Amino acid sequence: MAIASAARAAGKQKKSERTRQLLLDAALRIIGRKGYTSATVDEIVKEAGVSKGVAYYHFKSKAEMATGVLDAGLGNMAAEFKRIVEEASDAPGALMAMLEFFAAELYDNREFAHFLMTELWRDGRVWSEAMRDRLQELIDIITAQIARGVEEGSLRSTLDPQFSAVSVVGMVVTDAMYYTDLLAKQSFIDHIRAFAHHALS
Amino acid sequence: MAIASAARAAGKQKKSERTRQLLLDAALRIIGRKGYTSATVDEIVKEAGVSKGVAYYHFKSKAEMATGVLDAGLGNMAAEFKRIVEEASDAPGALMAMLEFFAAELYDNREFAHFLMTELWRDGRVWSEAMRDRLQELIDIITAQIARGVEEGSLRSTLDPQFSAVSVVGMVVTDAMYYTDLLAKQSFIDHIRAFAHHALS
Amino acid sequence: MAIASAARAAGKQKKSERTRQLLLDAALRIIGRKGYTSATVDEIVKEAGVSKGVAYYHFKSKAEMATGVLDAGLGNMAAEFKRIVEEASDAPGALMAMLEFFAAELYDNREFAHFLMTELWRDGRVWSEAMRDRLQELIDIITAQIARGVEEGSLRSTLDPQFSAVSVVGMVVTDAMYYTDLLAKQSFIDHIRAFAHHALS
Amino acid sequence: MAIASAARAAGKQKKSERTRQLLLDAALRIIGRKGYTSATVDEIVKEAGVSKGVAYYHFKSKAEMATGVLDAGLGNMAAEFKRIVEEASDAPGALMAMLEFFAAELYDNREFAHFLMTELWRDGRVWSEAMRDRLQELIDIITAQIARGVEEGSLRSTLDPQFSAVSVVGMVVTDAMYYTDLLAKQSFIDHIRAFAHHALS
DNA sequence: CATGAATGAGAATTCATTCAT
DNA sequence: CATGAATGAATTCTCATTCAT
Repeated sequence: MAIASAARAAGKQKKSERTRQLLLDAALRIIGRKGYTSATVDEIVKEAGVSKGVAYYHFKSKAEMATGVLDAGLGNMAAEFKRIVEEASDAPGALMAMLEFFAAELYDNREFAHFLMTELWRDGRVWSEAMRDRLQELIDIITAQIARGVEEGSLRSTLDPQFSAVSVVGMVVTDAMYYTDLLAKQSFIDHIRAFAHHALS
Repeated sequence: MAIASAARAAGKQKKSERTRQLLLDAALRIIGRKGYTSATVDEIVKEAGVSKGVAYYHFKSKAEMATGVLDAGLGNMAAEFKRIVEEASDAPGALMAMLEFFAAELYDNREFAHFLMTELWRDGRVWSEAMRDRLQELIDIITAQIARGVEEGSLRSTLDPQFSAVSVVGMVVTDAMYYTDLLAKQSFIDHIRAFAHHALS
Repeated sequence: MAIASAARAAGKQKKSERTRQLLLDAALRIIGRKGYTSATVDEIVKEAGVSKGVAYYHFKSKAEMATGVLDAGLGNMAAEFKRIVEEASDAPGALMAMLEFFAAELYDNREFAHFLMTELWRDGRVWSEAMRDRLQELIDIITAQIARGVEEGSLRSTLDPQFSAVSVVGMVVTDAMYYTDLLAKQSFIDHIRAFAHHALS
Repeated sequence: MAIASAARAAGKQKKSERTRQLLLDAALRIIGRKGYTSATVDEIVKEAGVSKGVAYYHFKSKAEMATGVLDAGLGNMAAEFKRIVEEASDAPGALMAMLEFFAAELYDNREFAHFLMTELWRDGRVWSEAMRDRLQELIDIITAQIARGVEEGSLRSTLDPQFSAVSVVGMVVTDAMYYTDLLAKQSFIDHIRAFAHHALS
């Protein structure tokens, strides 16, 4: 359920899969900390505790490692968003649940927030197209719930659903990077909830 | 002769200063477009139309060029923020004027917004400390106005001034990067105003 | 299989070590010929017949290559000096044997003598501290034998052991650089012996 | 009389000549400290307190500055050596006087000693040929006096005049670099005299 | 004579990727 | 599957020299 969780179950997987996870986790940490271009494959394999040869056995290139990280992270989030939407009784409930989950995830994975912020909007990256689609998927899910809330009358009618969705995402990512060291997790989530509540209702 | 030589000196000064500015402008464009690490000094000097040597005559390193760009940009913004606060009659007026200015600036300088997003929070950069202070200055100014509005009763009392300031900044920067190509400038600003109005009031 | 893989590892080890040695040898020749600063890494790797990349795989920097050269050279000499001292029956015998060895070494490795002369006393070099210690070790060994000779009465009592040691070393290095092309090896050594004999006895 | 003395009389010279001297003095210090290749023209002109333009007005190139320094220094020494030989009554007297002067000069101008040691024997320098001739002149003068002493019977007959001259020069230069910080000037000179006396008599 | 900005060739270093073992 | 040495293109930075003012 969490971004880096797969590795925890690695004991049961074959060694190959485990190595792959070690590399993805290491890539998340290193790239999240230093940015894609500044991160070196040497650092990543050292952090993962494997040789460079295996890294290139599992991934065709450094870019593919990065893609793998974002893909896994955003994929998990999209899945959870969908689950939340299905289970929620109304739009505001779905929105708040998604926000809470999103905020909690980014709080726990500051490096992933970093990664998102610093690399996703960048041109000239092999993965940017595909990854933007991944993020767009998240935004679309949020947008749909806002639109639904507006239609239902549970959210204020003047809201532009997509603009609001992007704004809320930007807000959460920024706050996560700013407040991870300054607020406790629950307090952080409460702040997010309160602010979003007023912005949307 | 004093006058003539002063004029000569001024002319030189101006030419030298102009070169420096050409480099800063070029650095903003290239780094904003590709990120600090991917941008090369070769590209920057080519964009500026000067030789590589002058770049290192005016700036000690590539990092110093980048620092110069962020410093100038954030410095300008802080100055304008202060001017706005002085001239505004009340807190909500100051906030909306600052937001409008901030949104307009980022809309016009998507590259700067990009640069801000991608490089500011990164570890291991020589400038991150100084630049974070610069950004903090902006946030502090906004925070102060929100606090004032809360005290005056013109903004809702449950707002956490600093958290709200950070959220609003994050929202504007993110929206600017997302919507520069999708919305006209005035429409973009209107969206920002509307969203912020509800979030804060 | 353990044996086979150990052999494989040894083979690799040897190949890697051989590359390192090729680089040290090439660095000695090039730096000895042109001086540290004028020598380029390009020249060194070309002389060694390897790529520039490996040079930086084996050595962190050009300075470290140079350190490696001096370290190995002075280390060998110190080892031989110690061996000579152990085997010699008296101080004059030890001194003459060391001198002969030292002269022969420098005669054969004019480039090393050059390197020693031109780089060792220079400020602002990363290695100068460590390398001065290395040279000091040689001087200390010679000093100790002169002191012993003075005590035993086999060398003249007015000698200042350390000053004499430094003088003799300076003399041999200078002569080596001057006479390598002008005198045959044995004749060179004989000259050194004769001069030192009179200076010390 | 001293190597860097010309500048002291600069007040009476025209400004142009004074500037030239400032540059030579600065070049001696900087190159003596860091070596020819590591020393930069920027450092030299900064040390001299003049602009880069004037430096290239007075000297065609960096190499010419260095040549100027060595030329002046060795020229002064050769002149003094000749004066000493003329005034001395016998060979040993001339030799001791020259040695004393040489030792005193190098003690006072450690940077010049450095310069001599690190740059003179180096290949690939524009000035090395001419400068070697300059140094050779000094060695020749010493050699001639040793030869005279051997003929006269005031020095031991087994001495090889030139080899002895080179050895003594190497000894003094090395000792100067080693002992400038460790011995007082007079003590340093006494040690040199004593050692040379025994080596030659 | 003086200044200091500008030039550009070249030097050190990095790093994604390959490949022999 | 695994290792880690090797490659070489790309990148940052330096610096002697020139030249407009």
